[in-house]
Amino acid sequence: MTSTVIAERRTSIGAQRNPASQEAILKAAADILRETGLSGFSIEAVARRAHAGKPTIYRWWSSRAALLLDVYHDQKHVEPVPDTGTIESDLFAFVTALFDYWRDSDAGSIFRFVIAEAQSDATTSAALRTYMAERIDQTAELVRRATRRGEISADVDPELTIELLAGFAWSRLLTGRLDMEPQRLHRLVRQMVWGLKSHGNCGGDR
Amino acid sequence: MTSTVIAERRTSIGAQRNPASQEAILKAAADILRETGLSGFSIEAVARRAHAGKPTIYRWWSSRAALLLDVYHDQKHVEPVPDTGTIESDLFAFVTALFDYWRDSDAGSIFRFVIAEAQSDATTSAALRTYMAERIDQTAELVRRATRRGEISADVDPELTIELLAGFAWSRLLTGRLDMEPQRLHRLVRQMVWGLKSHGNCGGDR
DNA sequence: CCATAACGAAACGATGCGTTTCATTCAAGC
DNA sequence: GCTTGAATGAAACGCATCGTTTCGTTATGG
Repeated sequence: MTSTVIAERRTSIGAQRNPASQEAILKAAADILRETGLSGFSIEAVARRAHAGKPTIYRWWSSRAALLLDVYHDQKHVEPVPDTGTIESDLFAFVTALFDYWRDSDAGSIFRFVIAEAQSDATTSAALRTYMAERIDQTAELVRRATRRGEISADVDPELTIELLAGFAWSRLLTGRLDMEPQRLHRLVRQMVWGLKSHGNCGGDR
Repeated sequence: MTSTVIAERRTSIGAQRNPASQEAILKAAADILRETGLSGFSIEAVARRAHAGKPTIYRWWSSRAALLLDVYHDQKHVEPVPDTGTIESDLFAFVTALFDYWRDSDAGSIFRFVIAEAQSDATTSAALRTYMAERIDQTAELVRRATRRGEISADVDPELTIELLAGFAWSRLLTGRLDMEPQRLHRLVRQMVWGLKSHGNCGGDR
């Protein structure tokens, strides 16, 4: 990844968007985010690194936030909603995959920056809300399946249940504490499923 | 709030810090945060509004983040940990007070900015982690009491339980969705206490 | 009484902002 | 096949804020 071939000057390919430029800009933006964080992420810096003109960037992205969101969408992969047969292991698989994904790729830090940017920029805020609502709705299917199986109480709120676990993951991401032992995470999930109460002889086989 | 008396020029009171300047700077900073948000919060803007010199600000605060943290600590009040007798209503009181406090004062938006700033600034990040750990430890007392009462299972993790609920509150704060109906919040808490499972004849009187 | 330090104001060079100008390259349309 | 027009990278613009330095003023503490 020494990028020996970035020095050559790109040019117009006619009256249409140059995909090579778009690609180079997104790549440069992602690299800068990874290497210097949000504070080094300026249009000027991206243009320099991508060997692109600033007007080219401003022509295709309306703001720094718009570019940031594009980088984020590029990074993001949609992990399938787990379906293991029990809600307990589904929830555990979900939150474990989330932690691993954020920790082992650049997606985690980029997502942090999107959340941070959303606190100042209305466009980013709206995009984040929409994205979050979608993801929660998708993942809540896991809870709905359990309800249909009769595994859990019928009055459980699927979205809120996912939001509870996802919010916990957010706070861990935002405070740089993604390094949790799996069994501690598992205990937390089991607690969510079974409740805080002592269970005596009732219910499951724990 | 026409602020008719801010125009007079302060001056040195000798070889010591001028409390009037400190006060004016913190006040101006809080006002700017409330009125224009984090994006308008620059040292330059604070100095202008406080009729203070920039060197005066830099002498007492090392960075924008340090000033932000001071404003935050000024705003913050310590709400007592609820003690109603049952963990269910304790948790509900805790999360309701948190939502109300964030929504009805400036503390919520200031806290958002601290979290955002912590994603770029190491000092803010460390301060946020320390603060969060303290608050969680304090509030976890609520869970420990329930354990001592024998109300809940002995292997419940007190800190993690609070963190779960607090993380949910964070995500709501950061996405501007603090407007929850109390009964929905209450159902969530009840679900945490009793678990997602159907309960049949076992356990409490719900 | 005098050294010392904090104060507000003003200006510094550096940097990024968003925009404009320019010559160049090529696809689309007549 | 030639012209029109849009996209490209580079360079420069005026403007704003950055963090720092310089300056004259003020008044405490030794």
